[in-house]
Amino acid sequence: MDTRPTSRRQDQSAKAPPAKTSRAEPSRIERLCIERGLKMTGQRRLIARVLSDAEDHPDVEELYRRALALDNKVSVATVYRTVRLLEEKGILDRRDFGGGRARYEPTEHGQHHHLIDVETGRVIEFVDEAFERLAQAIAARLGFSMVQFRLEIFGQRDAEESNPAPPEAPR
Amino acid sequence: MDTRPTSRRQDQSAKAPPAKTSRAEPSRIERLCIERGLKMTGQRRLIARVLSDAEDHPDVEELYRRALALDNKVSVATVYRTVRLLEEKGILDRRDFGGGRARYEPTEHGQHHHLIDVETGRVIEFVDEAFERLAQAIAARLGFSMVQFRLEIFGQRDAEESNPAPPEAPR
DNA sequence: ATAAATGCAAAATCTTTGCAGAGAC
DNA sequence: GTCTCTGCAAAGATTTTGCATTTAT
Repeated sequence: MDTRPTSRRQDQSAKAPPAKTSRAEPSRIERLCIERGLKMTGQRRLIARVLSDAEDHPDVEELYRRALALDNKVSVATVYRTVRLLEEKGILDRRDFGGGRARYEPTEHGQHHHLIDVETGRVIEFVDEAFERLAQAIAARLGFSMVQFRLEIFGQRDAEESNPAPPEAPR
Repeated sequence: MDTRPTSRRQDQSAKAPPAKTSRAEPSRIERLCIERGLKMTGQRRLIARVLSDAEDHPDVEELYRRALALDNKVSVATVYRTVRLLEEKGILDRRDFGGGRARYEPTEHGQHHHLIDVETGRVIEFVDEAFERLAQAIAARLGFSMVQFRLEIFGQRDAEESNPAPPEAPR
């Protein structure tokens, strides 16, 4: 019989960036929401703050956990509904790094891509302009205009290194 | 309220390549299984044939449907177990093109990538050596050895075109 | 003969949704 | 005041699994 780990649940204990509890001014994401005319409820403001503060690629459950930690007034269903809404509005990007759960990050950040450490699951972002040009050229060659592209490199940390940064989401 | 399509089920009516019903010789995938010492049951042989014949990126349910069409002796659970096994053995690659279901294709084919038509969901494969070199260089720069990488370009068909190829899996 | 594979149905996960009450504008 | 949002629990969708039985080697 198969011998994979039984549960798809993963250790999500990792870094939840220190909550900037400056409740006063609107978070960056909140401003974007307002720009697009979204009705700003307490829950949306809360989720917007969590997203604005996040420097990683949290999944819905992790967002929910962080939101609860800030202010215990939100349900998972609302988190799901909100990330979907924000994705539709172009404020969030949904990612799939192979863990079975969708993970989110604010749009923009410029075009960047991901290197996933196959051992720890940690995700490193990087930028490379050459890729974008190349991708655009290929799309054109095939008769398409590039709308978006994603590049994910799965790699193994080189031996000599000594940079035990904590994993973002171990597989 | 949200206005997304209710069901995640998708039209999967598209091309099921003409079944090479030459039951005699083992399919290509079956040979690979044997090479790796897998026990060859009727079901595995069947699934191996479906995979060998496939020229697209079917999901489990589609594989199941095609398998049933050839020979009505397999269950979905076995298809799931088999694709997982073959993925672990490096015979299949699992893909995610954003439809919520994993899709599979035989490994090898050489390093190739995908351009997804955002309107129809059709997937076009392409190769480009420059990408591989670039990806390798980037991994090295970050202190990693590249194990694998995936590149997906989402594009919109240019207007002037007139190539109404049928979608592989419309979103 | 033995260890592994299958089928079935139940369970696990992740995500969406219907509905009644609460809240933003 | 109206129209949207939220919470809850239930339903959906996809994938995994326990167990008794069958099967490949």
